[in-house]
Amino acid sequence: MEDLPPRKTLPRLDESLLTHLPPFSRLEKRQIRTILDQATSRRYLPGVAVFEEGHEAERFYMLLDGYVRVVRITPTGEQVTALHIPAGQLLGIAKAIGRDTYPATAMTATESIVISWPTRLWDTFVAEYDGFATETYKTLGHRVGEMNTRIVELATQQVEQRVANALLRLINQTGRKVEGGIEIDFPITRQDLSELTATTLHTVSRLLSGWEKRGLVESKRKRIKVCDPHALVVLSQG
Amino acid sequence: MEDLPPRKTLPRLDESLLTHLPPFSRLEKRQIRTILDQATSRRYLPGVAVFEEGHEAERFYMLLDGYVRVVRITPTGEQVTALHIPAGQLLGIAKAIGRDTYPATAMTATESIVISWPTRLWDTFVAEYDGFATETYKTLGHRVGEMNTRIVELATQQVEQRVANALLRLINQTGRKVEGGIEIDFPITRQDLSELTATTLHTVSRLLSGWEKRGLVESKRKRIKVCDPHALVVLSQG
DNA sequence: CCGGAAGTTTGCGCCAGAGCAAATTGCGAC
DNA sequence: GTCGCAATTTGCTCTGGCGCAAACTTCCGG
Repeated sequence: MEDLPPRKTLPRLDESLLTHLPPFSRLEKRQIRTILDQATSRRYLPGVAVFEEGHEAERFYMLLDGYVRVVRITPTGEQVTALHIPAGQLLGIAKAIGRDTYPATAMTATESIVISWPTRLWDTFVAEYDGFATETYKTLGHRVGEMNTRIVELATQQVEQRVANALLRLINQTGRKVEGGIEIDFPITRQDLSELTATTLHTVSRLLSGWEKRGLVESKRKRIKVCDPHALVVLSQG
Repeated sequence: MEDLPPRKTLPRLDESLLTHLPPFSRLEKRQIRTILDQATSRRYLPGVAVFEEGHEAERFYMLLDGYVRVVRITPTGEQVTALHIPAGQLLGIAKAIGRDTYPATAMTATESIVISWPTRLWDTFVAEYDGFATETYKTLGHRVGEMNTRIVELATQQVEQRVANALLRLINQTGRKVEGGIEIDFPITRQDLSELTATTLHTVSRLLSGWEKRGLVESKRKRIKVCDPHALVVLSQG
């Protein structure tokens, strides 16, 4: 059998893709056209690295569709997910923070569509497009806030609370209403969830089983549906 | 008895204070003079909040001397130290990342000298002083890196490794050579160290006792001297 | 339809480290 | 000095959750 066609097809690079996204929202059609003309567009399968920790930051990216997680790999080979990035955000903006290598690895969590520009254009964008820098730094600020939260969570919460929190965040960001609850609309393994919450896949599995018995969630292989978000909120508070 | 005079006196606001600091290093004397004329200078005792999480970000700050930790307080009242800031860095730069409240509390760890400006001057600085923004964002980038590291540490390391790491970082940043080792040159309690490493003061105390028996450190009340940094490095790796 | 791989569940033992409690030490105030 | 508080030490208990191992399930390719 020949290769399945990708479910997501590369969109024609159209101004409307960017006009509603923060970094470009203040720009005129013509300016956006120029920006797009300089971009490269690419589709990634899930679980693929867009760029890797330590590599030369040659390009910066914008996630048009899909979901990316920012991971770090420890000396002993464990992966830790530091951050999740939803569609519509810039990533790999090492240049914006004065670095010339990427500080972490960006890995697609779903099939994703990403456009990118060579790093040398960064300064051009900042100089020529009013509001570009400001908006970018807002995103950055948001991420700093998230990282702060994550530190506090890791430092003070129990595993059960962290996993509940992670699930809640996931359904907020990528939840899709289905009958009987909200489902995370991309495949996610117990392993993934354990890397998000700094625990083991065994513990995650046990927790989910327990919750399933209580009717809070339903899960199949790589699929999780939250039936009772409110109960999870309670759990997440301890 | 009358109050002891502060050990640190407020310096006359002098151009030389700023010329070597990154955000201002590219500026001319005259420009720095203007910047200083608009600043307010203040001395803080240890353990005092410079600004607090959630408050309106009315001012932004630069730490001229001393040491500040950025803490978050959980709903249950525990403190978690997210970051340490050494002298010479900007802090409270909520405005730079598009926020109008401070995302965390800044608490002096030592007696400190801080100058500050009203937030409305931020845009002026960025617009008028070339390199100011760039340099600021480098600092920010550095902090993001640190936070990343902290997340990974919390997620993967054991308490002993984390405490060893924290000590090493402290002596790197604020260590003072004394005979027989390097001493952290400000008072630090077991409690402080436990908030830095997300553990309890009891565990920190036990660890330090153990290390002291092995000759790696010496400690008195609120004082810690590291005698064998290399051994700590080994411990910190697991 | 079958075989293997990937993902998941579950049982069991163990231990790092938290929680609690009490004793001890050092320091500052008067 | 000596009183009192803050910081530290130390013992004991208890448990969350990790490590290991084995069985089971679902999916996919051929």
